[in-house]
Amino acid sequence: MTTIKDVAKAAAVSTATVSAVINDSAYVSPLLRARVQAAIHDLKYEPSQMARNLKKGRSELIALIVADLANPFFARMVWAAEAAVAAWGYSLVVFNSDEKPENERKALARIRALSCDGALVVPVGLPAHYAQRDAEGRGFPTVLFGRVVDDRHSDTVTIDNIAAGSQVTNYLLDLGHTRIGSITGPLHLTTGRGRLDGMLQAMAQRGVAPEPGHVRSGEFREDVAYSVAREMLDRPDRPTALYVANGVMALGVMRALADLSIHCPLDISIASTDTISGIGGLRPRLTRTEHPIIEMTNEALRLLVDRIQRGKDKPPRNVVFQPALVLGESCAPLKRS
Amino acid sequence: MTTIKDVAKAAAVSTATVSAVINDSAYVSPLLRARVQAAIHDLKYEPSQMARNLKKGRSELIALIVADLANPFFARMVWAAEAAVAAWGYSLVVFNSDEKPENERKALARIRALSCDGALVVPVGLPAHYAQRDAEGRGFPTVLFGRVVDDRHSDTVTIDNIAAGSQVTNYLLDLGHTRIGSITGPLHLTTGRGRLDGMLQAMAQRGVAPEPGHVRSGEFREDVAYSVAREMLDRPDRPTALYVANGVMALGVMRALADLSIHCPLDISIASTDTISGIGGLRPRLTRTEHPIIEMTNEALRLLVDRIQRGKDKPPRNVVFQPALVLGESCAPLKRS
DNA sequence: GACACCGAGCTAATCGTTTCGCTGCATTTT
DNA sequence: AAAATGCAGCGAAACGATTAGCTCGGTGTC
Repeated sequence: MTTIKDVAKAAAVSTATVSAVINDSAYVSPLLRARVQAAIHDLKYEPSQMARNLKKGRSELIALIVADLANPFFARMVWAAEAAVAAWGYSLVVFNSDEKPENERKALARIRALSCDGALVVPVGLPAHYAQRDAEGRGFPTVLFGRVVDDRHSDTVTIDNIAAGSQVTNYLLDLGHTRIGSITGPLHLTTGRGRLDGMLQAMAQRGVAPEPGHVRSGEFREDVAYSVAREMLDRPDRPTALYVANGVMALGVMRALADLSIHCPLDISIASTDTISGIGGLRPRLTRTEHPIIEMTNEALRLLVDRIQRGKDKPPRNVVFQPALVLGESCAPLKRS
Repeated sequence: MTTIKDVAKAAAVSTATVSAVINDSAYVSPLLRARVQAAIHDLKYEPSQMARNLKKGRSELIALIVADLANPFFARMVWAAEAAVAAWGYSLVVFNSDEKPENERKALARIRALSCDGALVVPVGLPAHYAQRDAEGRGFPTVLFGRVVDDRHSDTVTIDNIAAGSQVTNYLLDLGHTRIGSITGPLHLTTGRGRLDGMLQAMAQRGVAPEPGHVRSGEFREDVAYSVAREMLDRPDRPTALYVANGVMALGVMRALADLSIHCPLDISIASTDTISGIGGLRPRLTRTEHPIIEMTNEALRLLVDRIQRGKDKPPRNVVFQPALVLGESCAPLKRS
């Protein structure tokens, strides 16, 4: 490994001069500059980011903790985050909490140990958990993404889940459905609770309410949604329309429908939120609200980088994005029968 | 920031002793040990990984460069890699070359600057590019994944692409098809070239050859496959069966079929390789060869960690995995007409 | 000609660890 | 009793960069 000292020796200058050349941080005469550059080139010298970081107290690393790396929604987020982070001159360290608070805790510890400059976190824990972490981690630049657990202390970027739920539900109501069911996400997350609340609000506004057995909560997982759907739909009093809380779950529901020989949209209308991209081949295309995940990720990193570079005294900012209803062919007007 | 010196002062011992306690690297009497631990706890001291790394010359970072982070196949690879890397005690830094050699080069430079301990790379460049890089990067622990470009100097983990091509093609031939076409990947990659070769070999063994217009090469992208498929299939002499080089492309083909109102499998049989997971809802399910991507990723990281820890003098190892043919409903016997 | 001033480049301290080699006490060996 | 041994713990030198503060020769002013 060639160090700055080797270069200094080879160019017959001091390390300070070499450093000045590398970083363009002070005027160096053309003569010396040339000598230094030649030496750098000859010795194939590359400055050690590690030493530099130790001195400067930065690591140029940004951490991303996602709740479920197997979920295409978050995979896409990683994609967007990598691009954004690289554009800001950082590198991306990825962690998967796999929806387990314990893993998230470990990841956060690791992130501090690596002295990452900041973290973008899709939180997994209960609110109480965060209040505590927040007290400890005070001052560590963090942006919470997607699921608000605490909007008083941290920057957050979220989607308006209530709007997502009502948009979809209003559409189903407009098609004449009243027996609308839902397979929800975990209700302690705003992504679960909010979407359900939005649905209930929309229904209440039209004076209808879902039947008890038609609202089942689950997890954001394909297999869980599959089982719940099989159970809920394999009976005569099944709903005529179903709002599924996210894209992965919708896939599980579609699979259940195929197994039960229930035709969508003829026999049942299906709509969801945050449908995963890249499944353009799926027919019928889902009617869903889409989340501008790329813009959301970019905005989150903008906030994060701003906090890293401009300091932590600014008050926390909470950015809320609006979902957009996108029509597929998975919904049909209610058949009179 | 509390440092090891603060702890040493608080516990009235030397920094060496604190270090010994932290790392369990030397015997420390129970008395001092207790004092040190108390001080660590009181001061909420966390050792700086950065300083530690500088001293030890390691970073506990493993880099992953994938060719296309938007491709679910590689997204899944990130998922597997994160888990494996964490299990080995490292953290994962993710880069996306987006199929561009230039980006790959930048990522490699960044990786060296960060002094990552090793890199798992899905190579993008031409062989010549690698021969050169290899000469420079001599000694930097690297495992090449998926697309062999150079098996003499580096560890590699790959799939038997020729086998994948023949397996699928033999299946189609067994169904009676002889007018088999293919939309291939880039032919300078073994994942593109090999699969096509496998197909051609299988056909040659039965004495058939594809018609010229029925083999079109492209890129591993959904939209490219879509356009090629639209063009190739929208004519009377279209093939009766089509082998699509990867999963993302197969989605594009299915989309083209839907637009052209060509029914699969009644009008055309479609088969592919390395189909992406997570699209269980897609109907018909694709007949395809599946790659054991998780095992492959684990093996690649095993090789990488071994090389990081055990040294670089070992000869390079090349591990080849076998694809498995998985039947869906996207292929049907040739209709006599 | 003496003075202050300027600025290119150097010296050395510093970031927070790990670790080599040493000290000095207590125990064992002769 | 003197010498040899063992070993807990310490001091200080690294690791490879950045940077504050200093030196010292050249210019401008009176």
